[in-house]
Amino acid sequence: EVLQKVLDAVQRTGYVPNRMAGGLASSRSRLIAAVVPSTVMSVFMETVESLNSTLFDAGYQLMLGQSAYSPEREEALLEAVIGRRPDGIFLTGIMQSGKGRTRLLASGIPVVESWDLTPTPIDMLVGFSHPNIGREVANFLIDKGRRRFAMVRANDERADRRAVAFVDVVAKRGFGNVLDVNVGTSRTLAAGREALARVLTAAPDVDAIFCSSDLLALGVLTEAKARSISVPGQIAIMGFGDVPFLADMVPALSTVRINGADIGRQSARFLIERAEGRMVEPRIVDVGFSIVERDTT
Amino acid sequence: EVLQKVLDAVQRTGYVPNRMAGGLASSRSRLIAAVVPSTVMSVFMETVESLNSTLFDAGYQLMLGQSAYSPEREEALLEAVIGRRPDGIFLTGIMQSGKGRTRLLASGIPVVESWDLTPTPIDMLVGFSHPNIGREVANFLIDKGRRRFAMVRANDERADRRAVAFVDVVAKRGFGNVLDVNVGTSRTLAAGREALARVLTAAPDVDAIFCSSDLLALGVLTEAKARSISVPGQIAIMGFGDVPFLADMVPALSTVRINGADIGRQSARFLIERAEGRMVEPRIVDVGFSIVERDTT
DNA sequence: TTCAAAATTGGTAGCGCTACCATTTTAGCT
DNA sequence: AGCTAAAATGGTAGCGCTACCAATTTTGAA
Repeated sequence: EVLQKVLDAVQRTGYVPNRMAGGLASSRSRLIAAVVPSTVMSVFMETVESLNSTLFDAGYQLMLGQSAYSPEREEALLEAVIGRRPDGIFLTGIMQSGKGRTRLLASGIPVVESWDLTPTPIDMLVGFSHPNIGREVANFLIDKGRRRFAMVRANDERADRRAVAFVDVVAKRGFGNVLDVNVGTSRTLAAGREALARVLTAAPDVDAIFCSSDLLALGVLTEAKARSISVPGQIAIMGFGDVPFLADMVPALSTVRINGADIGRQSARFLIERAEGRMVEPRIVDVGFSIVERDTT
Repeated sequence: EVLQKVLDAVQRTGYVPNRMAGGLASSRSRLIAAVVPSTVMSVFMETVESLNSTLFDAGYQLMLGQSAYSPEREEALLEAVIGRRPDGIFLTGIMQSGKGRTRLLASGIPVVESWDLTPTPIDMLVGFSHPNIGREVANFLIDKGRRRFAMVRANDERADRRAVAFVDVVAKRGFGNVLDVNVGTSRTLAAGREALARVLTAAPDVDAIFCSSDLLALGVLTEAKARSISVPGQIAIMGFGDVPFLADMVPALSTVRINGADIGRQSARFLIERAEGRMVEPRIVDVGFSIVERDTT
């Protein structure tokens, strides 16, 4: 009766409830913030995509912040994000800065850290072990008969930990030291190409290269092709992340596969549970990883 | 004096102003919504990234919505977005649906449509002409001596318009009809590989392929390599979008370059201007495009 | 039919700010 | 010193909802 009249009026005037006011009144913003270092060609986007769509289906909106691998920017971002009173915060990686941790803790907002593992997360965690990856890749390459190793990596604390574990296994199994090529902050294919040049100059006998990202690995592979170096004949190449189109290239890059979509989905569920007042147990989930052997190893 | 005491208290308690309340009171949310079809390996992310960082520097936060190329989802997204009362909405592409246009218009929220051109945008527009691209690419390939053309494209209204213009020029200049291979909704490298197989089956004499995205083009190129078809000897391949790493591959893909970062920056400026109550004139900006000739044409 | 329990309806405080008005203080001139 | 304009300070309504309480109506079982 009267309901219909109201519905009509809503239709006619195009009324859409103001969720900002609703959020203020109920102290539930139905907003979730996600912080990623970068969005372009980033391995995290699969996670963000599944996070976002799971969240959206449950009536939440995603706020996206880019830290651009800069601590100052991350600090500012955190401040801005907390000011919005989101019902949850999704972080790629673990919050290293003590200040950030304190801030987050003080805010009382549910937090999911991801893409890493620690026994002491701020709150919840969905990730995997980087040292384990370093170890498994080292063992994998050694078992394949490789003897002289190099790492090509960008400035990244997580890549560092993979590297340490990698180096450790190589040393323990008696295959000397590992050539370490740091490309700084440029995570591009071009940087990978240049890196191979540096590897070859420093140690022409290298027969296996573990890269900190698929894009770098693709660069190394490209440069190898340009120099007519046979892959995997002379050099084996291993990437990290398994970006979607890799499997269908020729040659297909061997890599470490992370189920990014799964991380996003599980994180979304965690955040939603907590936003609706339920507890989550266990709060640490290891989604694991897998070594994907294709044509370059 | 007393100011210092307040500042101390703020520091001590970790007080962060509630921008939701602020937004409600001032009816300025300092929130901007962006709608993209997809975030993974998407050509739009460069735009989103520069949009986001320009916005952030001006004190705005970005809300990201994925329409997943689905009209229903886009509808729902629009409703959710308007409910948040953002100070501006950024759309990739032009809002085709009349319902969506009406909604947006009724909401009174500043809107930037992008990545396309129309004389009748909802509000503001930062883009370029797809028909012009189709025409220029056709002329470019014909001038290069190509005679038998194919298009490989995903379901996408904008790609359709590039295609129509492309076909038109080819016909006008007397080089017969253009083979059209539609890969549906799969915008993957694998789809590109399969598409080349279909092209070759339908018309083995094709000597130039214009793809609707770089990833598809990369697939076509990959398949050509796998079949030992010389590129650009036998077939010229042209992509669209110029994703960042293309230039450094071997062979480097020829493509149509869109300055996505520029679109993001300009859109951000438009939105900020309007959010702060100023008018923008002109409201339509054509950022153009450029044909980037590399190794595959 | 009677009554308690459940469901519906009505009405309002208040979420945490900003905008704005009224008042007081200060500064700048003559 | 006297006066005006500018700046600083204080105080409060109200942004558009939700939560919650009180009052009323409906429901279902005895």
